[in-house]
Amino acid sequence: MKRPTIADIARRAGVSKGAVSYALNGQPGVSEATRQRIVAIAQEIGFNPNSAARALSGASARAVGLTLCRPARILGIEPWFMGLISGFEAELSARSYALTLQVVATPELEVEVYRRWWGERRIDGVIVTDLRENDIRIPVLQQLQLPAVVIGGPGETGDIAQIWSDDAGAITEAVRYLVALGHRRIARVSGLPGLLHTQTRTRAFNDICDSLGLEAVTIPSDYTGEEGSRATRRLLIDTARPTAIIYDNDVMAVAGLAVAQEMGLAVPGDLSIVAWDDSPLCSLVHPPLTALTRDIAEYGAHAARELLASIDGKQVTNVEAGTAHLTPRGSTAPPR
Amino acid sequence: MKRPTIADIARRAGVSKGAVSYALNGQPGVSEATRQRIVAIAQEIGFNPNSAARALSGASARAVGLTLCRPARILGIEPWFMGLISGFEAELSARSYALTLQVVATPELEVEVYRRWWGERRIDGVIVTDLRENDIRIPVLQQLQLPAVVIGGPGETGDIAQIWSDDAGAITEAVRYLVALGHRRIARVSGLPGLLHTQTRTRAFNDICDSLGLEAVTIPSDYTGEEGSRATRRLLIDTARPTAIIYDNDVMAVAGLAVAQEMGLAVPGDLSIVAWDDSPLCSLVHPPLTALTRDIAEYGAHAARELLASIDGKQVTNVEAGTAHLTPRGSTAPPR
DNA sequence: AGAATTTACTGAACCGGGTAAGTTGTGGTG
DNA sequence: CACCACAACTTACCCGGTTCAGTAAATTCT
Repeated sequence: MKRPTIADIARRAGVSKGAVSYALNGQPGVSEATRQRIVAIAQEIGFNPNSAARALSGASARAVGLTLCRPARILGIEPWFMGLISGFEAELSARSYALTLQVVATPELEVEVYRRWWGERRIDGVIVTDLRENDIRIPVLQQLQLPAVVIGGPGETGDIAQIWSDDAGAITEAVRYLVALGHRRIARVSGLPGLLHTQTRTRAFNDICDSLGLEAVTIPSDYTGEEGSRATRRLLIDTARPTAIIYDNDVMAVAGLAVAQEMGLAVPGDLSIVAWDDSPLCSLVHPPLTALTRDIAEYGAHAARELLASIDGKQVTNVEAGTAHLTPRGSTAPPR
Repeated sequence: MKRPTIADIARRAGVSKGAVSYALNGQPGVSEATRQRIVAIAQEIGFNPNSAARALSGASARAVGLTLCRPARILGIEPWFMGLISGFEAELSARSYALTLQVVATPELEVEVYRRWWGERRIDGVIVTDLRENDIRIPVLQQLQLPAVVIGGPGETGDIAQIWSDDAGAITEAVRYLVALGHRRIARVSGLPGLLHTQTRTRAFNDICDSLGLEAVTIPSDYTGEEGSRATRRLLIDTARPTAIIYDNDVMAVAGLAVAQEMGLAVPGDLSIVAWDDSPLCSLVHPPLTALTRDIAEYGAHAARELLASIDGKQVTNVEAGTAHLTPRGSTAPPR
């Protein structure tokens, strides 16, 4: 089936292509009567402007890109990413921007994808997640002058805007809460050590523990359930085992809960558990997990809004998008 | 920064635009020496063909579309979709096709998005999930002659290929297994009743129960943890409460497990639980859940392959992509 | 009434690739 | 040597919108 073009509309309306273009885009240059006639014809024959032709004439691609550089199997279980994506979608679809997604294996490939997408004019901007120390993507984005927003930070991103939340404040709150309950041996199972926000959290965790005179034990992990289980086992077989563990994501926290129960420890009696980033998963398990809650979808929506503003040429500055707050549930209690 | 075009390459190589186009696309019409010179220049200045211009000249958009018509909050926790998406990506990125994603609220909007994407020549084909009875998307796809592959079925899709797995066989296996363990009162918490595969499963569940002389109780739900909990509670307060429950997804199964434990029932002693679609979630909880396992990512990859074949103009037929098989874990045992 | 301005258009160039058709230059053949 | 075949290009137009310069008619101003 041949897809109709503005030339078809022009022929049927007895006007020129240019007039049709003006009419359909709400530009001045056509009378109201003609505009309505043209719009009616467009409706009738089911016209949709060819985005390729439009993009070719200098207009935008009306799409933003997102690359994810994590093993696919993590994506399947990490509520974080789908939460973010939902948030992006909410904002993007409202302005009929599409989200173009690509899972890649390494940061180098990520850079490749950025270059290609931008060169091909497939996207108008990108959302960058999982900021690393000396992230190789930042200089490339600056060189390409590709509109971008970084989720996470604060870090070195030059003039690229960042959306971040106060991770240091959140973890401090969690530690204070556990200490108030009477815990003295608090451990932490962290996410990928290469990521900047992991480092921020680790630093803040060390700081608060130091200032309270506690020993700060952090076992680095990778957000997977398997690694979360392993780290938990390592912590719990220790003679001086912790009475509370803070996990950097919900998946590891749930895995840790299972390990504790397997080993015959009562949660929260023998071990308290705090998960970073709340998700339905945390309230589904038994006991439900105390978590550091933030509105991930809103976080994503915020990032999308900033990116769209940046694409529109507005100057965008770093924004803090709400601190995570503690949601106490059944997995935390004073130690026995 | 100005992005380079073939005209820039042509100027630097001292040839015409046409020659550059032939050279870069491996077409005959240029000498090997010239071709290499042109390719070298393209490399050097970081040339990427503008996808819009390419698409305008009749080439493909090198992108496929996926719309998801489910509440955003479900996407966040359903491992199924991210598993599928990982599978798509694996196949698509290998052929440098992009995946364009849009979350929509209703099937009507979904149809709108198909029309728009296809009209705008933004995509070359779509992957359709969550097939319904008399699905309104099917006639539209046929009318538009938009290449498509349906995940799920078998159902009425005319000449649009389907990728499906033998749900009836899988649920029969699960029921047989539970009966072999000694269960006589087996209930089921299903997914959205409007979806075709829910109906297939319900029919098969009724059939096998009938043939074994068991009463078939199915409570319809919507894949969310909340509804899963509610359905489980309804089943467990019954005087003739079931000794085993089969859930249509992992999220509801985990929620059900939590409800049982809350009510003081031992799993698997007082209640056995089977989840449909395995995921790391199932092995994370305690006890780990017996599940109907299938390789979701491979399922998605399969669908992507078929769609790409269909875009290439090949005739694609319905394919069965492996039956789910039972993975017994700690949540099933003979009833006490 | 005549000049100046505004309105409502038309026509053509343009975006950046793809490609059919035409133009060279070279070598081989009868 | 004339003729042909073929490689190696160039030229020119296409795709489907956007946009700018131009133009004729209608309206406003003086």
